Amino acid sequence: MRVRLEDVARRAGVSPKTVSRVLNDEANVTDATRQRVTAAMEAMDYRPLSSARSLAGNRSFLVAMLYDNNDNPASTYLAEIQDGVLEACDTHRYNMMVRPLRMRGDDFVRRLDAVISDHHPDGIVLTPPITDYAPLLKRLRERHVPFASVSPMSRVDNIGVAMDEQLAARTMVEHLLSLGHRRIAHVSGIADHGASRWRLAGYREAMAGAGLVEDPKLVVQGAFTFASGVAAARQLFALKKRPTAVFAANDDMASGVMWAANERGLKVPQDVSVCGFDDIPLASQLWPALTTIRQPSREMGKVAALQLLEVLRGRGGGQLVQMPFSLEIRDSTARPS
Amino acid sequence: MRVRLEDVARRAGVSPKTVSRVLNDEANVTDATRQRVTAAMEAMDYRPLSSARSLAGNRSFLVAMLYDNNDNPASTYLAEIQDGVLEACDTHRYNMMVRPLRMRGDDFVRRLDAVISDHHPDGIVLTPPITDYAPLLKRLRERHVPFASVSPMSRVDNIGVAMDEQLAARTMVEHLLSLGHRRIAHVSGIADHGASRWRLAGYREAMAGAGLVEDPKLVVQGAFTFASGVAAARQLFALKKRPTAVFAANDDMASGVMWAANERGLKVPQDVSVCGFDDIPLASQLWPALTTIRQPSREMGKVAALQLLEVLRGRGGGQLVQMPFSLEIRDSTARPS
DNA sequence: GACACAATTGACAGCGCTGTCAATTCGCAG
DNA sequence: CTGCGAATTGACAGCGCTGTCAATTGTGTC
Repeated sequence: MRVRLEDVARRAGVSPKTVSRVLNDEANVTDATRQRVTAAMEAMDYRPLSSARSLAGNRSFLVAMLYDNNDNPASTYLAEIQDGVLEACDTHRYNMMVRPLRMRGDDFVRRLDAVISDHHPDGIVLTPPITDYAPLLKRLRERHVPFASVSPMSRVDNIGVAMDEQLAARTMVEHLLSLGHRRIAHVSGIADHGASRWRLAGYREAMAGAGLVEDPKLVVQGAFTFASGVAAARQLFALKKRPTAVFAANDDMASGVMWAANERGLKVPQDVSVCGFDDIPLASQLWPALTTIRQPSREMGKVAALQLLEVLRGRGGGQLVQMPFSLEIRDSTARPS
Repeated sequence: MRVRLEDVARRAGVSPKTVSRVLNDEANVTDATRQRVTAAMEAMDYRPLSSARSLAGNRSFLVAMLYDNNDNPASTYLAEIQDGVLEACDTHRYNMMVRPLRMRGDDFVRRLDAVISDHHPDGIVLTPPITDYAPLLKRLRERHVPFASVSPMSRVDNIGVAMDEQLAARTMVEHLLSLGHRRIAHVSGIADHGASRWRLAGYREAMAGAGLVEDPKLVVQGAFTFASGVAAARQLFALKKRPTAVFAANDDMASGVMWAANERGLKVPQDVSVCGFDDIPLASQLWPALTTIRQPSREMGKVAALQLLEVLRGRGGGQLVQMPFSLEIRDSTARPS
């Protein structure tokens, strides 16, 4: 009926244990044997039964991707990361599961425990903002569950993938400066998210670099949502000295800013330039198309997962890989008039 | 170390097999025994090891959600369905895996086979448009893998969830008619998708109902993407007798239509009304906010998965559940001027 | 060519659970 | 109170694989 490891062994003329070694890519098998076994596996279309492997070997071949569905419900950003993680897991024949983990409430560590106890993932991929919850990271380390992060705030003791968001934000603001803008506002994200901090820092760095003194009125707190972008922009546009450009910490808020501009009868980019961060699909579909920073989310998910898999497969420690970004200049930014 | 079924049995004073029966909710256990066992499980925080259960019981407790990442890359629609499926699986302690399955090429049946052989899902949730590939459904039936569909084209021999999309489309067009529109255009989706057919049929039904003869020029083929919406709208707006309203078969295309209107200097809704279908998050964020049909995607994913789980848990056949829709009238539709 | 040592291979038990089927207990008619 | 069928419970093997450790084969040295 089903082809078992034993059947492959018989065909290859070796013991089951040797087939197991080949299957798991272990050392101490001669090339000749390895090839014979591999050939037998292929000829018989052998598919190892993962439940048996898990039971006997005490590992699950499972990678869990954790995300916070509290702050970002069903975003394309996460969908893209998931896609990348899945691809990486596939290439190494690992399974992937996705787990929402609400960070609200103080029982998230308990819920993390439940996920680990119920599913026994061999490793975990963390996505923002749960890359930075100290109690959660602590628990993962206590339980010896390897993990990799996408865009973690801390660069030490972390493997996964990161992007120089501060430099990217600075580049964006320098683009505005080079167009001639001086009154540049910033709509920041949720305060304790790494993304917010870096993007704000990049904004400040660029402004300071141009010799401009920060006007506190021009930095408004948002929450990464469209609605918060609208609210922030209303506040900015009501100022006596209106900004000529607004840099929002993500594209959702930038669309909100554009919406508010429309509402107030301000033309983008003639009356006010607007730019964002992330390059979500919507960005290029807005009217006018949004100038933003392109972040290769899918690739980042893949790279983070690959670093985790390095560790799981005992190939070493894994790195925190730096990803490149690019400035996508579109139609929402122009010289001030 | 780890609490095993045997440990629970000892504590409850029964045999392991009896604990197993309770765990699997089997018949022929007295209430007294069942309660004693349940209490022991809780007291010991017993977590059954799914790999052992799978190996011994020859089932995986795994539900695979298949999607076609060819036609819809990383859409929020799928993310929402996934969320619902996950929730349903969680409540019955099933695992969920997501699998992209490109429908391009003719080897997708082979790739389906690989998924089944490699992961042994107990059941499968199908999402549009792969709810309707006959060879795929045939293979699933041959291999006796139960499946449930989200919005399948055929209502016979299918369990899962559906919505009366034709009625919804008709309702949308009737809304336009009631505003006084007569030259109403339709941008349809990919021809062989059920969604396209129903929405087009609903459009026709409403138009015929109003005694209008269809003008073939007013029905343009799109492909569910923003870009295809733009292209279709350019064609429509170039007509000598421009439509006063455009009903796009989904929101992505509707945004494209709005974009093209902008491009041509047409004001929405003053010069042309635009409406879509799906109510993606973007819809309410557009300027003006898009009139559309709200489809409860998350809930639909959940319901489809629950129907599948009914079958998997031997509770009966499962239904094809009808979901309600709602017409969301926003700012992109108005009386023709 | 013999020896020590390393590399390769295999025998066997057992991972934690469930299927099968036999043993026991229960409920009830007579 | 006995006997009989049905309901409940348990004994035991085994699912397909890997860990442990012993047996075997190969390699280099003097």
